[in-house]
Amino acid sequence: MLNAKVIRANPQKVAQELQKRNIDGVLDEFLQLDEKRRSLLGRVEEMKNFRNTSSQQIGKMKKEGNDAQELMEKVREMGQDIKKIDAEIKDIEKEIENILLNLPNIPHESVPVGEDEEGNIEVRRWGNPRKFDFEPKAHWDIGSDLDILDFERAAKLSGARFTVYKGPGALLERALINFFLDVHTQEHGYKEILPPFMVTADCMVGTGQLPKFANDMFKVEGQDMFLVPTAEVPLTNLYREEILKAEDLPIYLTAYTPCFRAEAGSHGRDTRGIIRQHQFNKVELVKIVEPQKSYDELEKLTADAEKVLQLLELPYRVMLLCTGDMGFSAAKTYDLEVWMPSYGSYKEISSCSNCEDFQARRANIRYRLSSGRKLDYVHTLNGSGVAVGRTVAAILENYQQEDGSIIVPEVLRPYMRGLTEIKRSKFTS
RNA sequence: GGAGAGAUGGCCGAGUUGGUCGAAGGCGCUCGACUCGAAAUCGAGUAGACGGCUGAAAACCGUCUCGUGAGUUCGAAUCUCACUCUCUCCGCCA
Repeated sequence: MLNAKVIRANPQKVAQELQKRNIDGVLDEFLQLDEKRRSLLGRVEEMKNFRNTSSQQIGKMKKEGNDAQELMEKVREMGQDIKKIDAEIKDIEKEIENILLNLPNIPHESVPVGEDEEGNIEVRRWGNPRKFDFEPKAHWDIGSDLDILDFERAAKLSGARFTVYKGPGALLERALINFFLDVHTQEHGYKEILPPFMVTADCMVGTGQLPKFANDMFKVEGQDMFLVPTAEVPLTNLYREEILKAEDLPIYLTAYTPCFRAEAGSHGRDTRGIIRQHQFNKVELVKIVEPQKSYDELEKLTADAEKVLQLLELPYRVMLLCTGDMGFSAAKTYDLEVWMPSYGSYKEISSCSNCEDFQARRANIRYRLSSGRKLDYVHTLNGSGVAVGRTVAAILENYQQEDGSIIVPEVLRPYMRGLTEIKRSKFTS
């Protein structure tokens, strides 16, 4: 959420920034409502002031045995008017909030302006795509042939965009989860959290999924709850409505959760394989930090996510997203894209963002500055560390052999009972 | 699911015959004194949001906030109702 005072103080500047994100016009409505609110507020506060002083006076008069009937009558009448104006103000505030909650974050100055992913900038590459001396297969064919991914039966259970993992496939997924968590907790200093997989609407507002993106999520029927679309939601909202101590910052959190996404509006995209699913696993990284450090922290967080790809020896590149391709809450985002031989291109596997105080305002997460005792909003960051399903896809494709088997990346072997290779077998488990 | 207790400032915790209560006291924190320095001790200060004033801020003034929402009243932390959450006991259950 943007700071209303900032919008009021320099509306043209804010409008200019929002234009980079293809948002136009809404600010005029905001300014109008804001003006109206303040004028009504001034009026009603004056009336309340009169009521307060009068009430005290009445108390005094009664104590002294004087008749306060006339004044009481007057204040009672005024009370009716106050009630009316208060209601009017409340309506206006609701409208204002509605506008503010639907405005995206303002991009950081280092973010390139652009319409869509064409405007993204490649920052760096790591690793070299392998040269195959045979025609590499797509991961869905590899998975089906090895009988470790079962798309048909998944459809029977749950419909499209679900996958059943079997035998070594299930083991691989589980190994990756443990591997990622171990790296981030043991080497990068994150605290492991196992949060609920369902959260309230308030949490969704806090991190920016609501009110605008209700269609992207699964709502629990008859309840004010949603299935988490990412662990970013429960992790960031852990500290909702709290005042943190400066000495407690920075907070580094990591969590494994399944992620549930409706994928409305992505019909026809990535229909095959496990790239785009209604349910997928992810290990997430979240940081809660002091404002002046958040951009250093973003670089570190991105490096932490990159590390697991390096350890898996999967080639990737880092993209700086342009204004048109960034998520709603982000001020700056790096995407990690892993090399996918069957696509002949890089595919997003992680997204690392600095949301600055955008989520902190919505979720009301503040901290007390060590110098002085003023409060300020924290900055929040999040990043995939990384998407597990897409990592499986990348491993299958990058580590495939001509005979259809898969070499298990070395770092994963301890997590897979020493398994070095995945072959087709009735009996593998 | 049944019965009971509770929700107050960064934390703990007083405050229910309604009227200087935004709130005693303690802890913590900040500043100062003492000290070579620290601890201990002593003194002072210390809720937030919104709005006015201001270029901005501070100071100052006002409004609101004692779980949330509504109500009674000239006036509510204190009374009424609904809801949410926490705790204890009973039942059921992985």
